[in-house]
Amino acid sequence: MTKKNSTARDKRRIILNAAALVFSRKGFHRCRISDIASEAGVAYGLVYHYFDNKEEILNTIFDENWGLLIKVIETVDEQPDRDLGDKLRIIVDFIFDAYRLVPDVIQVVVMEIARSSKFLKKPQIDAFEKAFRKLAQIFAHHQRAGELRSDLEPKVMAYMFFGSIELILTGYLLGTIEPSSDEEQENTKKIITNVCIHGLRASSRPN
Amino acid sequence: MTKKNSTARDKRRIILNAAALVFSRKGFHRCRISDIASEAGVAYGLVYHYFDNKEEILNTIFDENWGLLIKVIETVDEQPDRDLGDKLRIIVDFIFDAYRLVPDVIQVVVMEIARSSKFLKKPQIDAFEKAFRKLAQIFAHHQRAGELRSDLEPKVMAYMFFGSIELILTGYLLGTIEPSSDEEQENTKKIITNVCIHGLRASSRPN
Amino acid sequence: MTKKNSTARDKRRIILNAAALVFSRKGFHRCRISDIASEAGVAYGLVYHYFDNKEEILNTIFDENWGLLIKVIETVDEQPDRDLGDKLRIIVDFIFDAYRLVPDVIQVVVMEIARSSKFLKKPQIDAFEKAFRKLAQIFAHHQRAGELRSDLEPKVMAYMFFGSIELILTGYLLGTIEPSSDEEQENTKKIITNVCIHGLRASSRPN
Amino acid sequence: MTKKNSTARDKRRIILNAAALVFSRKGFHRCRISDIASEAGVAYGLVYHYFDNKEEILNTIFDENWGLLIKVIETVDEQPDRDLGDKLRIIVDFIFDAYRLVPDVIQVVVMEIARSSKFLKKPQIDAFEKAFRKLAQIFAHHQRAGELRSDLEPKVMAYMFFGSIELILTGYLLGTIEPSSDEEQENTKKIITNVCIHGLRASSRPN
DNA sequence: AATGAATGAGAGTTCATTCAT
DNA sequence: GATGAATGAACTCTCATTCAT
Repeated sequence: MTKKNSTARDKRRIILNAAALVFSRKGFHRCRISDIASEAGVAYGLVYHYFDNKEEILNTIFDENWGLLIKVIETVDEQPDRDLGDKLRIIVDFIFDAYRLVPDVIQVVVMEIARSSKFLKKPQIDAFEKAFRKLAQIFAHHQRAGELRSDLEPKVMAYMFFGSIELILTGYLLGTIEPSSDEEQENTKKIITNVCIHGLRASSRPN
Repeated sequence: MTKKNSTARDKRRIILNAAALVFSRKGFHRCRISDIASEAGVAYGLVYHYFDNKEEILNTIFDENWGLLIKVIETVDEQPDRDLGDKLRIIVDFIFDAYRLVPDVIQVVVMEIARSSKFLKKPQIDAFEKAFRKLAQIFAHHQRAGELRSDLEPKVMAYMFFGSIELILTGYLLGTIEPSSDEEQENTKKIITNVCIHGLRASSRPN
Repeated sequence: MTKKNSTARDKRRIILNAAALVFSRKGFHRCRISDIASEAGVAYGLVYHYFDNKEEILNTIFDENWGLLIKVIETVDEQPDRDLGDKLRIIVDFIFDAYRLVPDVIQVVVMEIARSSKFLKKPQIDAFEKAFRKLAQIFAHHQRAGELRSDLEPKVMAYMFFGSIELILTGYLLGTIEPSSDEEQENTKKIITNVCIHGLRASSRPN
Repeated sequence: MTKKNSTARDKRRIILNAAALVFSRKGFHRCRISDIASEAGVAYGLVYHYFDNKEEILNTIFDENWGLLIKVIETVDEQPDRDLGDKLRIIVDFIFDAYRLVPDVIQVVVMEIARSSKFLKKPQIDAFEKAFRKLAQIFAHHQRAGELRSDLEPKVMAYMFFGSIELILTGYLLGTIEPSSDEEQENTKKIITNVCIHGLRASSRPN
């Protein structure tokens, strides 16, 4: 009976995974329900058994994954005494690891949704916003502590930080930045965080 | 230069402007040729007189405007002795000014094209790439001069720099960052450049 | 007659009643098997356990109820010596009482089936016809007896008689004729019969 | 130029006629847009060029033709001094003539719309009602004049009158009443009117 | 150049029906 | 008997694109 139950859930999951894959390959608008179905190896109609329509699939992918990001940011935000560098590293780590694990999902979330965020439905817009609000809270905390420059709104900092990461991922996705080796990438994550805090200039600074 | 000729050019321009507007309002995929035509105040057959198809319109918008960006970057790149901060400021200025002048065009270029760069046609991909290559050249130059950290590829620097700007624009477009006053914005441009070079941390540093 | 058997019959009945209800509410074509199932409170696979397909449900409703009408008409027809007014009254009574009892069933029979009688399957067409044939027989009998005008075919009389009743019911169903009180309705039944025989004109005539 | 204009109108007309035909043949729900298109000899999409959707086509057919009926009833109603028999004859004539001319249109109006009036959109419900209201006005007038029985609401009279006619037409449509010769039919129209006023019984009465 | 009627492939969605459990 | 997941044909509606005028 657990089997039964899990089968139903599995099918939903399978469809969701297939959707992320084909969305990432062809883009949301360019791909048909039948693409998802055949990628998932299920009948056309079953997709509609589990989802109301194409957009709901996209939203589900977004909700699930963006939700994880929000959770990470929240967790970090709840540890006020931690070092800023550590905090950002945790977030960068999460995003890069997710990218390494499920690049297609990340692509869909980043390219298809963030991109058309203007056209999202209310719940998704709110979720989208929430991540940035929470991220800004972290920056605000360290700004008040005098660690961060005071001439820039925390929210703008959040956008810059996330924008940097996002476009690097885009570079990876497009293949215009060749994916470095695992150790190198590990290093890159450290550097990115460092760049955000200390800038691009050469200088003596802590690692 | 006859009246007629200029009318033809005008019509093309009108259609292009209308397209940028409706693309920015509804998104490329969600808008129909007839939306463009009626926004331009012409019969929709005429759109096909000037453009082969819908995508060509989008590409034209991209080519024209991304071309300007490339030109600015190239110009900057051709002045090796200039201060890095100045160089970046020129680029940031160009982008922000363009946004203030024609936000819809910038939105289309950034959201509809740059973000879905994976699905572009070859010439557009090349143009897209070129901007980053040129930008990377600038960073490489100053890296060789010892002004920039040596632990990060210039190309990644370019992506981070551009990503920061792009997501701030996205914030403006979404209305999640309220557009500051003109003088404030003037200031913001200065700060962004400074952040890229010196980082987010509080410290004594030149402006 | 075991418990189980009766349960089975009950389920069938429940589904049939539910079907009549949803057919009457949304119309046959506009309602789905799942509407019937959920109205009946059963899984929709079960509907297929008792009926071959959607149309069979409709046909069953028709057969059951139209069959009753035929039986009433036949019974009346088998009492040749009875007064014509009495005969028609019995038929009118039956129809109006049925409507009061199960308006949804009557609506389905009248609106969904009579209406699309052209597209019925053979057995239903035959049944449909049979009622009119029998009704015509009654009129023919009294026409031969000199009680009814000889310038109109009995069958046409049957159609006029039944059409009058049907459209009054339609008026009730649509709410454009407000449902009178029970005694009033009792009276209406008498009047309708009388109108059919004696016409709409004012005149001295038996009740 | 008149030619051009008329072509567009013609196409719309052609589609409308084709629709009436296929609706009458297969029933509204059973027929596809492509049936209409191929019957009309036009491309699929052109149907949508002239009509928003399938239902609008049906509504247009109804509006046009039911509108004519309303006009006839109104005209009759505006001649209070005319004989009741004459008035009803005019209406009956109109309906029967329409049936002879365009039986498919009449079938669609009567079977697909009048009968499913419960599911109509507001404007159509109103139009449907209007005919009966006007018809009832005529009966009310003659009832007040003492010519019609006072024990029946004029509106119910209207429903009976129209119901009689409608079911005769249905009989014709179904082929269960064979269509009489033209002269016979001419006679039938007279008789129907007479039956409504004087009833089915045999008696000395004016023609 | 300009118009907008005409075309038809394509895609989303529905839902009757089947079937494994 | 009972369930509801699974199937896929069918159909509506959209809209880029063509073309006659």
